[in-house]
Amino acid sequence: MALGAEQGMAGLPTITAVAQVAGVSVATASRALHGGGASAATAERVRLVAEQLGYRPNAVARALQGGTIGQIAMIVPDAANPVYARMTSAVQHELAADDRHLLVAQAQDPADVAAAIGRFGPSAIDGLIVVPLRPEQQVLEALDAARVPTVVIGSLPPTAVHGAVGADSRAGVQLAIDHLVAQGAQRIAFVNGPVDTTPGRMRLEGYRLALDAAGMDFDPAHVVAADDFTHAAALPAIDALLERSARSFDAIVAANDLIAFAALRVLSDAGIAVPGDCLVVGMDDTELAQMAIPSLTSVDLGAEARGTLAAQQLLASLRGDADAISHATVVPRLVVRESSTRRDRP
Amino acid sequence: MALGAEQGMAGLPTITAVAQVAGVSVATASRALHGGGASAATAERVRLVAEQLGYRPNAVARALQGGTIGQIAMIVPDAANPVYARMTSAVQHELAADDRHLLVAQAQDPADVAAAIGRFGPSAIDGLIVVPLRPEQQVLEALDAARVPTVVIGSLPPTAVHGAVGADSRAGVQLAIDHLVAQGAQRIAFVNGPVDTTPGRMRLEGYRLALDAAGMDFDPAHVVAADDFTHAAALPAIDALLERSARSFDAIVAANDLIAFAALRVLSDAGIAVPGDCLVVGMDDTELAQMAIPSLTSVDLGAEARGTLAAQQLLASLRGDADAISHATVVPRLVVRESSTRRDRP
DNA sequence: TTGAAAGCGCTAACAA
DNA sequence: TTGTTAGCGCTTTCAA
Repeated sequence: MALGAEQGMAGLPTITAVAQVAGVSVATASRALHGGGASAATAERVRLVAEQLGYRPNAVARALQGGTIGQIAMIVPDAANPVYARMTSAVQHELAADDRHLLVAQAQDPADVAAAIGRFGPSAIDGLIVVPLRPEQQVLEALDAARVPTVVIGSLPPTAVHGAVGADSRAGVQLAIDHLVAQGAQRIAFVNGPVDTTPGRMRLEGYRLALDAAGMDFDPAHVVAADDFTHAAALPAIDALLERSARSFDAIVAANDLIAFAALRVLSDAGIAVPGDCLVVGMDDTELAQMAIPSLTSVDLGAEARGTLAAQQLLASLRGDADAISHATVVPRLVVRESSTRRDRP
Repeated sequence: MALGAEQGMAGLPTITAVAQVAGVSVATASRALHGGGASAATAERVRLVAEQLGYRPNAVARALQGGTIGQIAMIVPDAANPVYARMTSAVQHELAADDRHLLVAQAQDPADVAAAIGRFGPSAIDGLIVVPLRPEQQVLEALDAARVPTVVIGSLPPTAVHGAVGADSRAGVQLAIDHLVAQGAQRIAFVNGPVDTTPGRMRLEGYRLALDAAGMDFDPAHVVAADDFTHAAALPAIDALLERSARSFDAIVAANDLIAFAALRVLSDAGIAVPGDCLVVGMDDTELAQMAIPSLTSVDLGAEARGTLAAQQLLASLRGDADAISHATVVPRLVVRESSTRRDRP
């Protein structure tokens, strides 16, 4: 059994091996396996041999031949961050349904993001989803150079040819503030993340607009920005806020849930009760929000929806739907929980 | 300029285009780009042309030729879960340092895990990291069939030829209980996840052993298992525990942090103070643990370390280090915080 | 319906 | 140092 030996020797069985064993040409084998025009009899025989041999088509060879590899790459600032983890998970689900694989990379700084994009040579991926914290020129150029359909989760200059799925965080802050006002808040402080990021800029804008709309004055002493959108970075910022403002606020809007938790901690340590003495609203509505005590009111910016939409847009564009690429926005939704609800005190 | 037109037409510039423009053979071009033996002059010229043309080597073609594609796949139960997100992040970092890409897939049920493994045809990946909740026969078979170096995060039958990096969750529970005993706990309840999972089984075992070691009786009324390792699934389980045990415990060990948060919630709703009336210890030491109020004492089972180790083991084995594949165990570490520390009441 | 052959882009023998 | 050639595994013309 020379043939058997040949395939058993090294590596995986190739279509050539299958063809040989089945006694047909590789072309016929390919057609039989692929569904093309082959007599029912041969098709069946080839399929059987393939199964016996444990043949699996070589994805790389097929990709080289066909020009498409069935992989999408996604670049997030931090895969461990619950928000991005959820986005990633949503994207993966969507891709899996289309039988594609997801490559995940992490990069924060524009230079690193650009490098990460570049690291995927063209032909290694069919498409790209990028979540840039700071979509600077550098990043946009790398996106163009990538030469694959791309969707950005976040904002993009209106002139950009790539797809985009954004959260309307301005409206999100608005929701939070309207709610707090309705709850009777008089002076609403804002704990932001870095202002040189898109989310940071948008949320600050939303804060000013919403205050304006509510007829409240903007007081610089009531605004503080953490160096990062993290719990650790927010703690000192909130300490500073407390000191600087002489505690003259009765509500806090935090730029995300992690920062909101930092607020809960600092307030708790300072003996300020939530929601009794101060209301708190976060953003992103991570799973943590409902698990906290008090549970955290939070604005759902649709992390999951953004991931799903981005994936769908990309897939549609890959299928050749020219209109698929667009600039979409997900509508935020306020989820009210304990941290912003004044309890009755019977 | 026929050549220019040729490359500009369709698709990306190939090495053939570079070679033509530079006036050398493709072999020479390849060598010049690749570092092989080419005269400094030609090398420089070719490199220049490549740059001008924006040439990027086709990863797929290279993979087909070389047999290795520079990609590792990782299958986790749930990418959105903070523990797995951290593991994934750690793995990604390790791989990036070795200039490899990470494919992420999600699957919980053994059948789905097996299918997910199979979906990566061989040659599509160089290696595989799997985090199976239930490492049943089906999964092990799929692992064997994958025909690539594999490391399992979790436990594996000692006979398995794959690498494994496990957490010693038995010892982890031991740590928790020893600590609680030292804090004066008399009756320690245990809220587990599903017992038909590896973690569930191990943790229950650890609980019994630790009680034994501490000279405490095992009371079935003090043990309850949630249907899943989630907050939502744990809430009713803990309700049941409270009822069934008539609150006759003064400490709770939870099988993970999510379950611990559920405990905090249920206790809080029942008017039982933590740590005043009841101590609570979680497991996994997720970021949430330090953010909670009270902050949660938790056993760090080394999610990040397991990810890093698994990646390192896999990379070493890919580099041809035959001894790389082993069954390793990460030592758990107790992180004491407020939820288990009786405060002095001055 | 089938087979022979070309070619996807690249690297690596082997010659020159 | 360079060029020629073969071949990785597959799909797809083009003939038969």
